[in-house]
Amino acid sequence: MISIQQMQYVLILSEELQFLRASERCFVTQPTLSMQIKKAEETLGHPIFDRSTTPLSLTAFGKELLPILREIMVENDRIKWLCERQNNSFKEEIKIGIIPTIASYMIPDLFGEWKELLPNVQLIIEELRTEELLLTMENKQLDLGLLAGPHYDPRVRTAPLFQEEILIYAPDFEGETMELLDLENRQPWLLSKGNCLRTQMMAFCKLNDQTPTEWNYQGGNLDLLVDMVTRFGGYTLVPANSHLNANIQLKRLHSPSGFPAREVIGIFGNRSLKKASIETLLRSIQLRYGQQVEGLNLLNWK
Amino acid sequence: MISIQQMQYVLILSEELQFLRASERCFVTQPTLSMQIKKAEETLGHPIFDRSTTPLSLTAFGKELLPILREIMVENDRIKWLCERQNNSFKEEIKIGIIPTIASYMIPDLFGEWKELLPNVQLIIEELRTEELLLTMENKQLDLGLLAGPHYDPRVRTAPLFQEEILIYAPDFEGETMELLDLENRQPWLLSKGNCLRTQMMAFCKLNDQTPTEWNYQGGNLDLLVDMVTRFGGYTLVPANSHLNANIQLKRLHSPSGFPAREVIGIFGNRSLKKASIETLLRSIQLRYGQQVEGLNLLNWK
DNA sequence: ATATTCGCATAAATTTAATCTATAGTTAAT
DNA sequence: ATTAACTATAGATTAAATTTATGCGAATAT
Repeated sequence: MISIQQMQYVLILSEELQFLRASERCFVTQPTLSMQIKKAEETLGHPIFDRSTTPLSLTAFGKELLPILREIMVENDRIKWLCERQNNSFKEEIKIGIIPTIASYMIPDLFGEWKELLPNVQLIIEELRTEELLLTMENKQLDLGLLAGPHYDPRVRTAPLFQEEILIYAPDFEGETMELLDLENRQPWLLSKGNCLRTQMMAFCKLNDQTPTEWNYQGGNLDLLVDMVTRFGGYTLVPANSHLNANIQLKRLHSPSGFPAREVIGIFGNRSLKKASIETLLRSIQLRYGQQVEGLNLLNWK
Repeated sequence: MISIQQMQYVLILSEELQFLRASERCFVTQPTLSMQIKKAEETLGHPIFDRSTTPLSLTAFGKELLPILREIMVENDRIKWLCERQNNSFKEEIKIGIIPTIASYMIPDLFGEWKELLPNVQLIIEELRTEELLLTMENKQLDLGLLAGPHYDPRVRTAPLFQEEILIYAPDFEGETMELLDLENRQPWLLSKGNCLRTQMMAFCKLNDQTPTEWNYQGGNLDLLVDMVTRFGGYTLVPANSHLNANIQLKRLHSPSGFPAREVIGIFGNRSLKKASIETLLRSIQLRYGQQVEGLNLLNWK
């Protein structure tokens, strides 16, 4: 089998496409590189480079081989990274971005468990609204983003985590389950702009930005909104997992296509060195909230 | 940096937990194994095994290291696999399971492109309804499953692909957009049991298995249902991407929480040797259907 | 207590592999 | 033809992996 060193040589030569330049980057002489490339090709049984062209080019086989070699190098880097962390007793840092309406219950619920699962990891958690979160993610400032789906971006890996019913807080209403009609003559209380819950709330209530609401207060957190509803009536939407005062009575909203729900997803770089820790976190979230509820109705929740 | 050979030694020793037995499996003598393990540990700067216990055990560092080594071995196997394929001019086989309501349009749309993207791959495509698909997937009989989400299973990797609006075929109805009320006094035509579209259709129509429908025919494919609707009236639900006769007029269904839609996902084993080809297929699907449509309402679509 | 056995480590010799210096072969441009 | 730019090959050198033989320590048996 071919050695890691040879793999590195192949990778560097595939970038430089010239033996001399590549050999310098490998810190060996040109004949060494030639020999090792040749040996690698002999071991594998197929040429990796086509030397008949100028400059050098990859064979079809070489093109298929490269992504695998890169993957091995990423894993190899993870080993180095692991050693350094151990050495300097450096804590691995994982930066997590979470939208507020998830963070408000998930952090209290799971932070303790996360610290137990990953005692050597420094968790840096930041509340970000969806748009900011995606932006921060793109700038590689985050290792993991937790938000409401759907989200289609082939550049990041998306892990569906669980679905969460959206309940209504409307103390005025008498019954157990509300219909959509029951909301029409009530006053909605909205989260401030940028919260994805707000967007969906507005779709629900058939509002738009122009529609002036009687009370034009837009709360930054759910507790506040719930408080306002308690005092002044109306209603607000609350994710099922939220921690609220125990004597707050939430009601299900029955729509013809099921109970409204959102899907919570995790996004992270496919090549992240911190993959292992990230997957531990995601699994812990799935286990905590992942009980499938029947009859939910996933909304487009941006 | 530590060699692949050393990694293999570490892995085998971690399984056997005894130098002599492990060295036999490595086809080297015991001192060789001892030396190489020691050298690996020196290179990395930390012990991998705790020799003070009987039998041998892994250190905390070793426990973190192992998954990385396994990943490298998987990639290493992929190299061998690639070489053999090249040798025997063996075509790589990818077994794909697709639910019928997706297959009916996706295969005609994309099969040609897939063959172009992966000329050396033998695609084996099978129509399976969701339940059968998941079962076949679990038995490792499939490399890739394409179905409607949501699906939460930490054992497989889930890739969200696109969301697809569900339209109504109801030629009796006059307007452009239908409301839920408009469906109430019309006759629904259902797919046969096991199709996930059927389940959601029934939720929509507020039917249950007991509710006898006037016409108790349950079609196995959408074309047939559409045909029946044309002849006998009533309505049926149709995924937006379906290929139907051009003069079939489909209508949107407006519900308070948005237009009904389903999310199409791909599931596959995280460690599949065919990962590269599978990712090519998934990307091609995302590109073809992945235009985000606003205001969709993702349904729980099992 | 003292052999005996089991399991791992160490030492020295041997084999194998990687690298270097020096040089020769190829191709394309002048 | 000559040169310049690259790549391949040869032979010597150095480094690394492996083997055989042996030593050390702890548990077990006599």
